[in-house]
Amino acid sequence: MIVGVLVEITNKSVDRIFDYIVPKDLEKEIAIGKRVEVPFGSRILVGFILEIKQTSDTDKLKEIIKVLDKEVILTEELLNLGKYLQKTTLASLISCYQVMLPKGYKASIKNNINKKYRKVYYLSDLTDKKITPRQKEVIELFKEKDRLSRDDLKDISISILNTLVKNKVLEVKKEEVYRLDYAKTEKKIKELTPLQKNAVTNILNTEKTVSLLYGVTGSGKTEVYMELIDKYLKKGLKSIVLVPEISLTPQLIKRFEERFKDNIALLHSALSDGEKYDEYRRIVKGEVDIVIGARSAVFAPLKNLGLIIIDECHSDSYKQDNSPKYNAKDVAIKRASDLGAKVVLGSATPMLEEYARGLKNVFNLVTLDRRVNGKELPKVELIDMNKEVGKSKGHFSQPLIDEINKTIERGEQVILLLNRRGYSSFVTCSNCGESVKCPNCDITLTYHKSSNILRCHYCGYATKYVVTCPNCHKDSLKDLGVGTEKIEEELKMILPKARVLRMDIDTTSRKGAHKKIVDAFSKKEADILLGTQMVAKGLDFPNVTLVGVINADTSLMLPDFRSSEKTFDLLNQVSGRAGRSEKSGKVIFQTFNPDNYAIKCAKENDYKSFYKEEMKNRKLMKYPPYYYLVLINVSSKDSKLALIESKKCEKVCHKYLDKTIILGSSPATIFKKQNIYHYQLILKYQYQDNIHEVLEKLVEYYATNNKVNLEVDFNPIHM
DNA sequence: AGCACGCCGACT
DNA sequence: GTCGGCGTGCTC
Repeated sequence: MIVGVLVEITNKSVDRIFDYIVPKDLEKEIAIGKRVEVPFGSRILVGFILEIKQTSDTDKLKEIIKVLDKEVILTEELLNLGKYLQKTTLASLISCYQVMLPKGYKASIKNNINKKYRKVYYLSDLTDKKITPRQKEVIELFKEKDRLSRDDLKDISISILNTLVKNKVLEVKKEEVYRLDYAKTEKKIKELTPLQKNAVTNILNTEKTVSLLYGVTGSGKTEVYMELIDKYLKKGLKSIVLVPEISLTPQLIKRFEERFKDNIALLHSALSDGEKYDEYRRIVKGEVDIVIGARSAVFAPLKNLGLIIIDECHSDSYKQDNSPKYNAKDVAIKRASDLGAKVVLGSATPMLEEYARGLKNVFNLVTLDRRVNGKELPKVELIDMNKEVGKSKGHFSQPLIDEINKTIERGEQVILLLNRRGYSSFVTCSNCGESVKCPNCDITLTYHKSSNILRCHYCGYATKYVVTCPNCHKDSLKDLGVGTEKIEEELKMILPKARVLRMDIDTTSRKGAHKKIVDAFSKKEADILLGTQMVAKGLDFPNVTLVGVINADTSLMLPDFRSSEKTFDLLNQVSGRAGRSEKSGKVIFQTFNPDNYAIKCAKENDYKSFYKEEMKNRKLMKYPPYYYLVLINVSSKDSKLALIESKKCEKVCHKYLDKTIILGSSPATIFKKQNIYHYQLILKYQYQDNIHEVLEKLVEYYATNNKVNLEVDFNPIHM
């Protein structure tokens, strides 16, 4: 007996089947989809059995060492989904299988099942050691940070690191992970409104695979989801609920647990590998009927899957931004149509692509246009900041300050949003106009006041903040951009008595910190919750009656064709945080662009007008949903080589893709990232049947090139 | 990916 | 001459 094995190594050059002989005594354990340990070169690896056969084209076969699993890991459905992923993303097949599984189930030789390890390098001993220039480069990196993971050092050859470890200049340690558990609560079922009941019936009765549940904020989509899940449960069918990572809050989980108790498996990043492994085991064993999780939960191997719900379906978190660059929505639709199951996409601000399909009747469009509590959506007031120049205190206009004061006096609470997507706090020279950039990534460094350092948000590079400009050498570097810390400081000056909680990456990075802040604010331990994007989503505080947006328009400035959509979504989402209970809410947007349609439509809560206006632009500019996009990224340590190869790809595309618009070659948005130069091509097309074929050839061509890397991203979300 | 092999510059 | 760094090719 011979088995075809796909080994754990994520590298295009070995991403194919290797044949092995099965020793007689192991034959009865063999099954497709199980993991085996095999000799590979001079190493021992784990791989998946993908084929069982009697003959092989290769003559010098080695034997498998052992079969690792009692049960099949990759079920037939997952095997097929993996192939689908490979075909649609052009990623390596092994990465497509690995991405579907929790760590404990992945093919990996160092799988201690419930323990996660990663290599971290520490600088150990430099005394009387000979150091080569290459090694010096590595040691330099330890000046800013005393611990660096293999990931931080991924452009350093492993040979150099191994030598340094061997010579005891560096020390390697394995890093551990944490654990977490969650509470069980009482069963609660809310009565649905007629509108919600209608939506449920409509979705249950549709012939279409996909329903788009377009429901304004506060319209009670979650109740609709739960009712649908219940209805499917009664038919003996199981459900997956996908939620953006950011809104997998204790609040949401609690609501599901109140209704379905422990019939739920949770899969999200806050769980330790051990816990994820345990949750996954419960799914595999058929102990739960419902899975709630982020993107990768779409692969949960539930038997009798009947329903996949994708909440906040406009969220870009459903797209994975490293290989395989898949979108969980596509996977959900693929899985559902293979199984005859249903998909529900829910959002108050669907992506244009989604709503357009709803209108064209490709999706079953279901609308919830009223809030459950019958209240009108909160009134939004625009403050034209151009007119406030000289009158405002810091970043706060007088009307906003007054409104905050009134709200706090009534004993109610305020959410303040600092819109800083891409515009983090940065430092600019008032003399030459240059800002301080990362030497590796060519992006602006972010200023962290508490530690007085400048940090690169891509690679982690950090440097002390000094007033001398590295460009013109004048002492004119000033802190210009706005960060939450700065706003918090201003708030303390303007409203010294207000109790402020700050929620951003800095204050929520520690485990449980996010929950702590949410709980404290729920218990009214603060008057104001100040934060970035993360205060806009999924939170439900009945006592919040005022939402203020400090700078509504910053996200409009992003170099992204979706910046208007992103801005509209954000403003709409954050408005929905106000007046969620009996008390009515008020919303204030401060803006320098009061006439911009994204901001105007957000003020009026008018998704449909925004949709119409934005669709005109998309049509004019040949963007989705009128055109499909593909982003091709060509990168190399050698910038000239990257350009040459990018030009080559451009030629190939021009030659074979006759109905496609080709933009570039141009430097990527971030040209230099971790010392690697990136060029990009953007393809726009409506009908181009051979595009996968042609791009697959390109990917294959570069698979063995270790100087140049080529990546293809279908339907990219960031460009 | 990461190991073995082998080329070539640095140093006793 | 020898040692060791680092580029190259191969893995059933």
